[in-house]
Amino acid sequence: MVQSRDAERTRSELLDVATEVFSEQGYSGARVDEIAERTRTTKRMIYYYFGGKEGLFLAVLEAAYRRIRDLEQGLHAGDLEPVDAIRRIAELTFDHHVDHPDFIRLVSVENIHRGRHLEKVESLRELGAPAATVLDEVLARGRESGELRADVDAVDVHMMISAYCVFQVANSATFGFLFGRDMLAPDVRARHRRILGDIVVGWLTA
Amino acid sequence: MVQSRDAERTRSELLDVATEVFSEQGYSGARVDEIAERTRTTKRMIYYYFGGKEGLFLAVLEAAYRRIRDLEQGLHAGDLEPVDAIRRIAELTFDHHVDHPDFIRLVSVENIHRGRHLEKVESLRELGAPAATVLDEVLARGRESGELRADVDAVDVHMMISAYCVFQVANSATFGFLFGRDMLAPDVRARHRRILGDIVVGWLTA
DNA sequence: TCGTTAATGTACGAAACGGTACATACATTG
DNA sequence: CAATGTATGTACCGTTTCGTACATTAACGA
Repeated sequence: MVQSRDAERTRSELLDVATEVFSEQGYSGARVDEIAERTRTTKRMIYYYFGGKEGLFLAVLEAAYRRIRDLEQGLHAGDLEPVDAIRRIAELTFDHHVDHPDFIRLVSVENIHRGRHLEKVESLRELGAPAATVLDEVLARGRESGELRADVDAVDVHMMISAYCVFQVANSATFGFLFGRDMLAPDVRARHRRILGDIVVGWLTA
Repeated sequence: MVQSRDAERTRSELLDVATEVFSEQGYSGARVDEIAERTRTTKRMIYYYFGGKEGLFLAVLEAAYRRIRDLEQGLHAGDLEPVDAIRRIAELTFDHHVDHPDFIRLVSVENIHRGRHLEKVESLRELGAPAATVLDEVLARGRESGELRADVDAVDVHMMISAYCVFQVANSATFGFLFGRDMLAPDVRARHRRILGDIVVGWLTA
């Protein structure tokens, strides 16, 4: 082996490749040997750093959620009018989802297993907060000014936006197959992005 | 063995159990031996009737999609005013999804594998049509009367409704975990059902 | 009734797969 | 520079898992 040692690089390379493989093949479908082969290190290191296949998956989940949390926190819409802010949040969320398909697919995998792994990662307990608080503030302003309806809360809105965005990525294969619509095509994406904005604004200003 | 032979019963029992197991464990996670053990027959029969694990999964997919297609066809909203019809369709779709979680989970599994299996089932080529045509008719009527906006098509609307409904089932574990909302609780379900109607109507009448 | 075929059960094999024992090389610190 | 712990590589083991060879039983028509 020519290159020198670098624990951090080994660790993160395993994490990156594992993210790919798990999101492509599911938890059971992913092969420890395949993950190892796709890196510049060996299977031995998976057990050294993560304890085993499940430990690796937990680490992958944690890293992925942490990445999305950081991005959500950078989402500032405080200086926009409520209606514009809502559309902005929806569109940014949309972009974020379609740009990180691996994460979405990973969440799908975890849901198949009914969130069994997620529960084991203590550090992910209150990770939902950021996305909700931003929306909460905008909704409160809109409610006061009378521009936005008052009978929905931040979680309702976030769920609707998430549902639409997640669907784009997570169900593109079957939906595309059944309705002959390629959801990854740029023009289709742009159209869906605009539609999402219309939906959320139309709903909340009704 | 006391009971007499019954090919059809054996076949359909395998199919039912396989539907459960595949939707609970994913394709790779599902064990042929477990599926067999949960039935009154043996593993041998899986190979006799379906050729193998993949053949069984294909049969499960086909049966599940066929079931949903039949239910969609029974969805008649021709005698309602466009706006009411839209809300009706949304609510019925919602009920249908939450009542058939196995199917939704199966679709998730298939999407993880990028629709690789679905493509092999010739008989599922044009299965999307029914859902779209019903919506198409309602949208056309609403467009003429000026009650519904004209810049969206049936697939757009169907996708939005599907996204929201699928999310309820497919992502209840992770979303529930992150936001402490039990999406399976009856009162929450009723609330989300109403919200979906509000969203679609608000959007299309904007 | 008897033979033929569809249906089913049993036992086993081969490969895949997760995991580990053991050896070793690098780096850091005293 | 010695020494000690961190990091890495190789070879292997035990089990699981899909699949199959072979035997057998029920049904049904000639």
